[in-house]
Amino acid sequence: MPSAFEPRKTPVQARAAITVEAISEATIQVLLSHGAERLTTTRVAERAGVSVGTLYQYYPNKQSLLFAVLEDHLGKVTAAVEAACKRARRKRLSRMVKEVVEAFVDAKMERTDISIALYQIAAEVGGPALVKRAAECSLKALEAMLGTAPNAASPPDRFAIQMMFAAMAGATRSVLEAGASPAMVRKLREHLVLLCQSYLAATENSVASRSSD
Amino acid sequence: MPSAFEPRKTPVQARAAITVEAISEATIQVLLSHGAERLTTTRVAERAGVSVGTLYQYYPNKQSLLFAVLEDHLGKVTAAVEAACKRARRKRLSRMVKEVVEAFVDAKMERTDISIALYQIAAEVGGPALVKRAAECSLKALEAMLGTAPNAASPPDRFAIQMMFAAMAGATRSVLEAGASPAMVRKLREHLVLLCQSYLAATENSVASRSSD
Amino acid sequence: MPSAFEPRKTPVQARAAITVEAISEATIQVLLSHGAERLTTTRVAERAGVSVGTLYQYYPNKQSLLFAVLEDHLGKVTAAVEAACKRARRKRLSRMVKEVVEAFVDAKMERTDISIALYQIAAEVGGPALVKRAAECSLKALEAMLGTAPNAASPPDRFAIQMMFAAMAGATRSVLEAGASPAMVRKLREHLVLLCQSYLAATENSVASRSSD
Amino acid sequence: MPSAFEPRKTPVQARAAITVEAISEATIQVLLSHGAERLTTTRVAERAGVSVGTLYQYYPNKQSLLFAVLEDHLGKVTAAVEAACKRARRKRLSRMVKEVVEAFVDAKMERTDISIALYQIAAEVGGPALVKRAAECSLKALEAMLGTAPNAASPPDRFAIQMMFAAMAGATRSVLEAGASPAMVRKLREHLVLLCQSYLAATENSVASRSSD
DNA sequence: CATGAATGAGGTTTCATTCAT
DNA sequence: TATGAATGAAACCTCATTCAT
Repeated sequence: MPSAFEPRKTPVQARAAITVEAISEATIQVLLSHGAERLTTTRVAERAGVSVGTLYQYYPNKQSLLFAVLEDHLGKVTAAVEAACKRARRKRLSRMVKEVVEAFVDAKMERTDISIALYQIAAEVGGPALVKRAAECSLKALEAMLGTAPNAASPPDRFAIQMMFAAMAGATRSVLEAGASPAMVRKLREHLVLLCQSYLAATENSVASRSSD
Repeated sequence: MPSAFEPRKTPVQARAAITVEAISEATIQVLLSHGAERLTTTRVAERAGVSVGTLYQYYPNKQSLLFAVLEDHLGKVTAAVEAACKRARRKRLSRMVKEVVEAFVDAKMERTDISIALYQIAAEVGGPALVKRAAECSLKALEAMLGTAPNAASPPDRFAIQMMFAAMAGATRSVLEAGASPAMVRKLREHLVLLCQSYLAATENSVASRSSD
Repeated sequence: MPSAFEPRKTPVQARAAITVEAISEATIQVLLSHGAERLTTTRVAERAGVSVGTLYQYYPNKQSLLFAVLEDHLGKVTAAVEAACKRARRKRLSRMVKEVVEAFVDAKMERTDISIALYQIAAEVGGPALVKRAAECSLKALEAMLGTAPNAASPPDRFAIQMMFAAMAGATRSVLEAGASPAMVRKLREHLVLLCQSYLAATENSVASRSSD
Repeated sequence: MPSAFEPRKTPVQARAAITVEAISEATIQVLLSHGAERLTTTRVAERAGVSVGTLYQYYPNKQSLLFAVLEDHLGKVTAAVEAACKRARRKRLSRMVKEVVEAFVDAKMERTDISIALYQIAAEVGGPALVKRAAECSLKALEAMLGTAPNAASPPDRFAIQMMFAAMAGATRSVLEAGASPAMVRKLREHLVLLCQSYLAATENSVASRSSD
């Protein structure tokens, strides 16, 4: 089922792959330098060193271009989380959390420019849906992993995992938008691990509904 | 200091005030029904029941309209947090956190439609800067409050507070974008309190840099 | 016969006269500071210290305002020329020319800002017609005066007078647009007298159609 | 030096050149039929038989279009004057004047419609500056030429040349705006030659500051 | 009478997309 | 297949003019 938002042709030739990559990269650059509002297909093509016509050979319309870039990034981050989840199965809870959090942060920080640029697309129409779908995958992987924790009285419930993931995303975004200096990224990794660990531990002990005070 | 993004005239007459309010409200509605990409000044004016010209009597351009709405919302949330911080001074740490978190969530949930609509604006050019400025205020209030905690060995450092606030924002956003049913909002309040409490407690005990495992 | 371009009400009261004067003056100022393209009735009213509504009490539309200002200026210059022509009747030709030219230059230079500002209006639709009508009057006065010259073999023909007047206007404009410093104005007066005198003398001797070379 | 008012792209293909020419010509036509006030880019494009978008591919904005047309015309006239000045070097003064004046008038009259249309643009903001720059060139050429006159006691000073040129422009304009019938143009050529010749002769003899009477 | 908020037609400019070369 | 000129709908914004207060 060919959707209106999927790339038009799978680049079988090497040259095509290079072109697509250039366009993709150019999209990020234009997003950063001009903002989503002023991103135009012509500008992207120009920056990529190709003509608009060529751009339209690979993407049927502007939306598909934006979504492709966003999906690519989300896919990479999700894959990193899933891989970490797989690797960390059956380890101790705190270890699990540490490895996944670090995998997430590292994936996000590998190309800070991309991460920052895409916040703009993520907020546009259709963006939240894509993000949600990606999050769903990470969530599923997290849930599966946490179910294998040996020392857990009972695995954290779905809502707690969502909370944790949202906190991870929120904290990472905050650091990203503040500039993401190496020092801050280091602190983020450490603090985020701590935050998630302590939160999961807390939800285990207390049924959250009995929040004293 | 009259900037290019500030409202053009302060409505002195009663009718004008109504008009401005209608435009502001219409902006939210259009944002929700059409998305930021397809929000046009004409559409906003139409929805508000006035002519475009009238809109431009109060806002010098589209950006200023969007920013005004965003700033209004951020201002309200910030004010709620600041008030809660003031009220909770000298209470126990866990109590402080609970009150502030609940104030934040309540402020965000008072008009879920506005909160959701504005995520789109917050991501556009200039939006992050506005959000950052508002966050700075909340952060300062939080810091001041936490410094008055009686049973704290030492108040949490700035970075930890930033982490906590970012987690609050991220978790709230996640729930908002998932629909924000009353049940979910209730769980959010409880879990977020727990998350923040446990995190702050954890940072107090362990110097984060010594995260074992 | 009330035309669409004439002032709406003759200011009988003193206050009204002041208002009209203020609007008239403001028009010049806006013309100079913003240009004809960006002259708006609101801006003129603002500058004049009255409301747009008031402006429309005295002028039925923007055109009438512009034309009134232009006509006022043209009228003054024309009157100055006519008066000079009357005064110089029966004097020697060179004397006639000198007095008229100086009267013209002086009238134009009395308010250089007005003269400069109005070149913009004079070029707009309808402007040339007004200018032409005013020129016609000056031309008639010049012709009448020159007919009384005692020592002239035969009075200069109509075309020569037109040429002379056009040269006067052109030279004056050139100096005006170059800044019209007092020194330049002085030189203009002298040279323009010379130019007109020598031209008329030349047309008298040679029938222009026999221009040798 | 790429300014905001320079053409966007130089047409390399033959068709593009035709398009640019059509737009340029349409500008004149609209200027004549509607006036500068009511000249709109849409109307120009329509008249040129292209879409607005095409117009904006060659001119970044309305001003640049207007200025381009004006500069083109001024350039042609200036070139004609400069060429005449070069040709007339070392001839007798009266001959010089005759040739230059006729070259100027002929250049202006080659396309009377263009000359008339552009008076409107010349008066707008920025127009006078363009005109002045062009005049400067003609003036320089005139000065250089007059310096080579064999029979001149001393070459006319700069101000006199300015006066003469301004008179030429003024007289020509006057005829142009009066309809510029062939008969009138013929008379203009003859009278203007006479006027300039007699003026220059007069400045040579009398130091203007001693204008008796 | 004076005011100035409201109007909305219309102007300028952009930009996604197509298609002849 | 790649190009980039052309398109024209649609966005933003202005401003002459009116009219309720």
